[in-house]
Amino acid sequence: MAKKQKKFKPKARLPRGFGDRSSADIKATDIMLAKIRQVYELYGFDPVETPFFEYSDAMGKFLPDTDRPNAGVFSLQDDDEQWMSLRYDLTAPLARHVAQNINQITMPYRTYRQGWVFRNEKPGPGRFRQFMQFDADIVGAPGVAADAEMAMMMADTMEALGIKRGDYVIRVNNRKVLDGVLEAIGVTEEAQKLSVLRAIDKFDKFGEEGVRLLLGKGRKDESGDFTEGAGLDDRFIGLIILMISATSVTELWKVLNQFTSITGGVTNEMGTEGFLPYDDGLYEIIEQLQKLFDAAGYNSDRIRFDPSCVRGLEYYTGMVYEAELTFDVTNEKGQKVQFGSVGGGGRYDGLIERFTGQKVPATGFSIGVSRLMTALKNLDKLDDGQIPGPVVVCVMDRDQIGEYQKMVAELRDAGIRAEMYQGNPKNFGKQLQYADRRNSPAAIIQGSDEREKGIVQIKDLHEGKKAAAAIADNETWKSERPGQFEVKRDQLVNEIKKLPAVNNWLEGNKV
RNA sequence: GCCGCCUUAGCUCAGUCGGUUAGAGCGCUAGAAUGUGGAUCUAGAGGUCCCCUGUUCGAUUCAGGGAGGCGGUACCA
Repeated sequence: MAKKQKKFKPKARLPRGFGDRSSADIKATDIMLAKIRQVYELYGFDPVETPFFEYSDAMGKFLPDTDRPNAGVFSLQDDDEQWMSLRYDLTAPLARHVAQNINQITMPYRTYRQGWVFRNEKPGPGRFRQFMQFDADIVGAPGVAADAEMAMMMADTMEALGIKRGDYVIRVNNRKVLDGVLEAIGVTEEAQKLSVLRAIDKFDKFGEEGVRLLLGKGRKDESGDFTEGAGLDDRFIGLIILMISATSVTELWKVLNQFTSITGGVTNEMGTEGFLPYDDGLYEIIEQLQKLFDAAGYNSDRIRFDPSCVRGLEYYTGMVYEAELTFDVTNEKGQKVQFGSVGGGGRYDGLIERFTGQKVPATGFSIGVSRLMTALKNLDKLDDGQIPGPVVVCVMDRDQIGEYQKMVAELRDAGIRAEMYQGNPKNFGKQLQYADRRNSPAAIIQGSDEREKGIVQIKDLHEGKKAAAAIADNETWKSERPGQFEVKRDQLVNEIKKLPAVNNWLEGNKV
């Protein structure tokens, strides 16, 4: 211990995929969340909150094994050796919550929640390992009317966030159609079904050729990486391509007829031959969903039927929907970026059944708040809620700080952000510089001259900056004192309230 | 996981065909100007040239390995 040990100095750094949030980020998020919440509330939804951790077995079929306890999720073992995980979405915890409280919950249960979720994966553009989602779900409503509500609410949310009609689109589809088609062509194995889903999901990314390869033998990308295909028959591949290329329900219906003529239908559980497993799904779209959208005035410029919208997840059982931005997103380096969807969801009638054993239908969607924020930020469409800094009361005479603090208290009582300068007051210029850098609307000056006359100087920093734009030399700048005026001491608060920056801010804060 | 590009001051980036004191702009600090924020001028601080190993008399520079960032691709229960 004689010699000084070299002190360990940790490097100031963050784990990959995690980030600090600046005050501008936080304010922007708050504004976004408030707008989303307003839409959800309007639709009759109420909030609920669940914790960050869940037992791992409650979160899906993924169970941490001892070899790879953290693949995809962040997991750890509690002191009783049970595995728990940070939630990777908000749907699985909701299913758990509903199952656990099923007797207390009034169905149909309209619920929303927002919060951080965590994924132990490689981060991508606008993708982090901790990010925020904002979900809404209707539990206990089996009909497509509930799905229609979700799609319409997504559209309204996009517009509430300032994304213009035409700059986004909600794509909807019914998984029953695709599931039926797969059944008809004999794809029953789960793994193969998943490959087909994933292949179709990439239709807008890789186009027809790419999907054709993925449905068949496999696809090699530009980097030489090979993706195993679904191994479908050529004639079925052609039909599936036709199906997902359909731009209207009528077209889809025609393609499905071709399937029927080739396969002749299947035999169902009742033993009926020539059963068409995709008919039910088609009926839901034509006879129910489309009518609801039409009646409510949600045309194809907002909600569009799209057979290539399948979503990669296997737990969806009916309608699926996805919100997509239709403009190009470029990052801060000016590179165009593959942005993908900013939200999506669908009907998951089997998730709660995992816990209860009884069928509980549910439908819901999730908005990727963090992703959406990145997109809006890159577009410069983000309202970062910039508010003026505090009014700074300058310290001219140290023995008067009681009086300065009193001014601060009066301003605060009037609801105006204010503070007395807390740095070294020796250099007066520093105080104004501080106020300027804080984007303060005003500085308040009372030295002995002003005190004797019973006045204070108000320096309107925002207006002063504008007024002085033309002043080039420092002498004039100093003698003209742009934006500065005297008021009676007892008029301080009133006069500050009149400043445009302060007034605007106070108005904006009214509820 | 796989492929490509990148990493030099707080930030954005030059540069060194392998050589002595590694630069610029912006920012920051101080002063010109001790009661006036900006602009201007002057001065100053600030560096493990991402890390490790190797080649070499000598490595920020070359080679191998690693980490981190960005982009693509896969995975996303």
